[in-house]
Amino acid sequence: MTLTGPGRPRVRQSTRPGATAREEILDAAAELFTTQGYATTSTRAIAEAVGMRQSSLYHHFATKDDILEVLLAGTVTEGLAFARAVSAGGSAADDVSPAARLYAVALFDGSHLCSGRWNIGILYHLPEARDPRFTQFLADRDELRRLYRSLGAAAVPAGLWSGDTRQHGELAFRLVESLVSLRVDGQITPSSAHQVADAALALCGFGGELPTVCDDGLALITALGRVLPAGPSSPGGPARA
Amino acid sequence: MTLTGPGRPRVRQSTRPGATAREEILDAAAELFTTQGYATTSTRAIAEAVGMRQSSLYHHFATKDDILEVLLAGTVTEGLAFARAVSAGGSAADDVSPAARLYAVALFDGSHLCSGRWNIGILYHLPEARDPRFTQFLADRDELRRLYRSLGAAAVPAGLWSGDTRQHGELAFRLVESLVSLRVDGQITPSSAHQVADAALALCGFGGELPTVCDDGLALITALGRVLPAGPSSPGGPARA
DNA sequence: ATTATCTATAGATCTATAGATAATGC
DNA sequence: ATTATCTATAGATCTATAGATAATGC
Repeated sequence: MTLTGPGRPRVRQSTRPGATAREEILDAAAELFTTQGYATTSTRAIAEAVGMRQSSLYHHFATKDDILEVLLAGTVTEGLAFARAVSAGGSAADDVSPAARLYAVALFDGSHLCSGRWNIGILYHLPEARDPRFTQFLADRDELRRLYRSLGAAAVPAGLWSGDTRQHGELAFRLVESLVSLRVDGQITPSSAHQVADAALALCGFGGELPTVCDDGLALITALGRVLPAGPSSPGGPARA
Repeated sequence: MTLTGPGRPRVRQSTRPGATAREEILDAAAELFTTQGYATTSTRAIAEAVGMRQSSLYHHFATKDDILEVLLAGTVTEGLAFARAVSAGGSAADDVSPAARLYAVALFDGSHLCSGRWNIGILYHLPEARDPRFTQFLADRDELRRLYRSLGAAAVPAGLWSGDTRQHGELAFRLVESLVSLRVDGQITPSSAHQVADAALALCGFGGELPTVCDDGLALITALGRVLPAGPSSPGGPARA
């Protein structure tokens, strides 16, 4: 372990990967935040995981929030950069079909969520990540979602089945993100990311006997004595009119 | 507010819905757990939200975990019961196609996730929900996932595109659950559940020019100077060989 | 007697700061 | 002088329990 700067600290032994103490802390925090959650993970637990004392963390990060901020930033940036490159004009992306562009982004993004030492995509789901403090992360993820939407809209063949064409990209975005839940549940296989990318294409192309099937499904719900609940309420607000 | 039992407590005023104090507590906890998270929500905050003192909660629930347990149980049971009914033989479900059965379950389950006063589906994502304490909830959700899988396998037309047919049901399951994230992000619309159910069918039926598109997508990734990361690591374990 | 509330508090945390100490470079 | 660690601790929580009090039914 080599440290930069004029001084060298007291020796500290650690089995964590990472060239610097800062990186070891980030690795330990990634493990603990993804497996135990943010609020449940104490700074003491992080420090113990890298073999230092709780207070020593504060030499590398001013607050616990700062650690989460760095981890959150690390999750979207890579996928976003790729989606931007694919979406920008004048590159190799122009040589392939719109569907191929969507496929590439989904496969790339999904593969990153499946690989990686820890399942950091799960940090999106932590309630703490919605704090306005993490505006940068939230804005990046939102831009990625919008890129999926426009990629999806372009990929849908003209005249195919009903609905807003931008929704196909939205569904692809969420399918890819669902790999995070799959991994949490221990169900990831080597083909999971490919399955999701395939599925993103399937979403854009179904033609057949859809209306009939939908009618039958609605009839079945009724036949089993159920009633669909009323429309959606606001996201977290008081509805159920 | 009417209370059961021989005695009646000191009066307590509350604007929470719920016939009993217990139901008011559950409603307040649902709001706070889904918006702030479990660990971040103190028992004091819950008590204040229903207009009682922190310690009075413990008359209705032995521990904070017990509150979460009840809320978690309430989320899956309804969808699971419907999926079981659809999957059991000898009912009206036999009169419609397998695809219609899948559609019905997805639409029903999804509509429930979109409606409801609070976005309780988000409780699945709380790290605390994975505690072995909540075995019942975890087992129920797993059964629901398996029902989706067999419904999906039956719905796929014979001879359609590659892969394990059980994966189509798995993807449908996750698409439906993705409504939770959509709602967190404030993007739910009245048609969201229908879109997801439509998409579950589209997943099972795409035939066209898929292989070519996949090849083109892979080529694009390379053309843009990216490399797909190696296969998936274990869910949370140390990989990246 | 039973039920639901209250006040008060024990005991265990947890984050962040203050200030000492060791190891290096200049 | 600089850097990275340490010990010690302030101050603020937070969960759960003990025991008093009010309102009812028997």
